[in-house]
Amino acid sequence: MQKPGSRVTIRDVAARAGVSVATVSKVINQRYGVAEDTMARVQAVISELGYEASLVAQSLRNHRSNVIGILVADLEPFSAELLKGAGDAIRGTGFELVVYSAGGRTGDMVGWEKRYLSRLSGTLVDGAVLVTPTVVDLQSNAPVVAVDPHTGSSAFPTVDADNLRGARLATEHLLDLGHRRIAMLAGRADLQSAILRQQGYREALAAAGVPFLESLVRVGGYDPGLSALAARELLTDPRRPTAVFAANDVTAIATIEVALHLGLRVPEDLSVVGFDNIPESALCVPPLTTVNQPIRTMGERAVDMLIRLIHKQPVERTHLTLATELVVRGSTAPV
Amino acid sequence: MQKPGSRVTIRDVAARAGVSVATVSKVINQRYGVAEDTMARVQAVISELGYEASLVAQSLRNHRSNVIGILVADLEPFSAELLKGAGDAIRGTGFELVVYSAGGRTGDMVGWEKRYLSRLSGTLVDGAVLVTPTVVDLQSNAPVVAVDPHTGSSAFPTVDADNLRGARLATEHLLDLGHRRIAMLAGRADLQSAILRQQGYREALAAAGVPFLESLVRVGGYDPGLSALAARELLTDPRRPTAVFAANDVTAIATIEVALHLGLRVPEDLSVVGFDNIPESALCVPPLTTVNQPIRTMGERAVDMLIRLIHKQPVERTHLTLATELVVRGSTAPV
DNA sequence: CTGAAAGCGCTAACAA
DNA sequence: TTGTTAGCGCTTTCAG
Repeated sequence: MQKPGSRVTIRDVAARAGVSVATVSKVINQRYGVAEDTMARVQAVISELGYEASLVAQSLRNHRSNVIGILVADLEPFSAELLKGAGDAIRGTGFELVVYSAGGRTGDMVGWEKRYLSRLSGTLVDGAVLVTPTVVDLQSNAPVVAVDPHTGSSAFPTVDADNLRGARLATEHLLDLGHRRIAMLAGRADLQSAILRQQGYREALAAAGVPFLESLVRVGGYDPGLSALAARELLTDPRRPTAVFAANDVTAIATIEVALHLGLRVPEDLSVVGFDNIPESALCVPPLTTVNQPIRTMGERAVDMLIRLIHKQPVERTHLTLATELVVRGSTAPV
Repeated sequence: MQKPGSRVTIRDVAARAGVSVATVSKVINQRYGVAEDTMARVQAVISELGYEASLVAQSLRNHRSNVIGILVADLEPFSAELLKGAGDAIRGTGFELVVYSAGGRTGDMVGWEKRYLSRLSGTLVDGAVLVTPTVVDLQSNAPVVAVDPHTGSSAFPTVDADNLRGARLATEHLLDLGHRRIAMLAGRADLQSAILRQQGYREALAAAGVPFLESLVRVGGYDPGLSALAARELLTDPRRPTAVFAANDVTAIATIEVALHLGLRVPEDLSVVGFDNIPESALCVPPLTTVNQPIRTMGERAVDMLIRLIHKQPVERTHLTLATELVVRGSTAPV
């Protein structure tokens, strides 16, 4: 047996099988040039000892790990949903998946993507998906795909959703229902997606000839807490809006909560539209009318694209924008 | 410059700074015995080239990576919440966090924990947290902590919540409100937590002298889809229950949805209690009465414990069961 | 068909 | 103060 407390290495297997480490390696990697019975003997020892090759040693040696990294700032509904899509895409590809989370410390820790990418790419991961990265100028040796990046024109390939159109659809839906005082609970100013969602809102208002009122826009920063405060301001105003378009579902749900606390009925007294279509939006009561962003598909596409890049296969479009669509549920009604 | 396309290595830095790789290593690791100006020069080159040490090479060499692995079967609200707690616990410890997801393929891929653990422990990660593992007999060289394991008596340290007491509290709450026909939407039979939650339900009924009726128990398997079907069965029965205790929040929310679709008001016509207290349960309308399981804290404690084990510090209790408590919200009312 | 040797990027003795 | 050397676990020529 090997020294207790240390892992089983290829040498332990070699010693026990009475062969060289090179032979064991050949068996593991199914190389030709190994006798039938040697093969069988080594296989037996491998399962006896429960040996698995060290991912680290393999990738150091091979410069290829068959592992894809997903780098996220935090684990919230959006990124969790995206990860499910990434998991879907990875199946059957021979790649494995690791997630690195900056642990929500995006504030104090700007450039976490850069650091992680440097430490991992080329060795542990063959490529990485960056989710809502804050930095854009990182030059990486390994392929990188960004999902929902912070600026519009990213150097590397990106996957996002049609935020502009989605926001327009949401606002038009409210207009169609007869609403004219439509408030917007905006997202984070540093995010491309938030800017486009607000632009779509304005465009839809303009197209309908409804004046844009600065006083009906509040910043919720994609954050439920902030948004609850902002929503309270909006809804306690004597000239309160009859509808709210929230920049994402989490803040839309927070808005509904506030409305109910204030004694307003949703959708009778207030219509609310969200954005994202996270699972929580459907479970919510009333179910949230929202803009579907195919989050899971975005995760899938990002991983698909990354794998093509890793294999140096051509990628049809390097900036992929997926369609958004309105999902009408129970949180909106005619004015 | 180094060969384009390959990562910046310690040798590139050494060459450019005109020193040996050993000196660069000393600078990186803040070892003594490096002249002021040499240090400065090397530092300058490091930032110029944007060099970061390869995690893989470091951990292969050191047998210490300062990385903790969290192995999850899938990414759903429970594991996502747990990850947040793990992220909380990791901050300031000098450890980094990687998550390996089996991608929800727990069915076809029994023993994923074993494989991942073997490939990673001893090299890439210094220890791992296994979330709801399906295998119990894995012998690992590196420290392992299991969260909410599938069987009761796990060989390695565990963190879970007091499922028995939580279920009793939930059921007693319904009994106190005067309910007598209390249904149970049970979880997965292979999970220790599910078994205990059902046991708590039965104990509470027995203590109150309310007969246990097999017909009021349905298996929801912790799954919203299955649970919706089961809930429909229960609620369309002429002798339908006046209250439902669901084995977790996701299925409780599904139950509320079904009830509303059937024209039942919650809580006026039907009281519903969940389990877990995931964020969605508070956002839900009406807000869900549930049993708080300190998921985030469980993640924290598991990581804390793991770090102590890695440091070979004594661990006070190796089987930690955290307290559960009833959180009364709006989904329950007197019969 | 099998093994010895080199080397992936890095660190820790030990020499110089 | 610095560089040389060995080796972590593995794969891959290249001899035997």
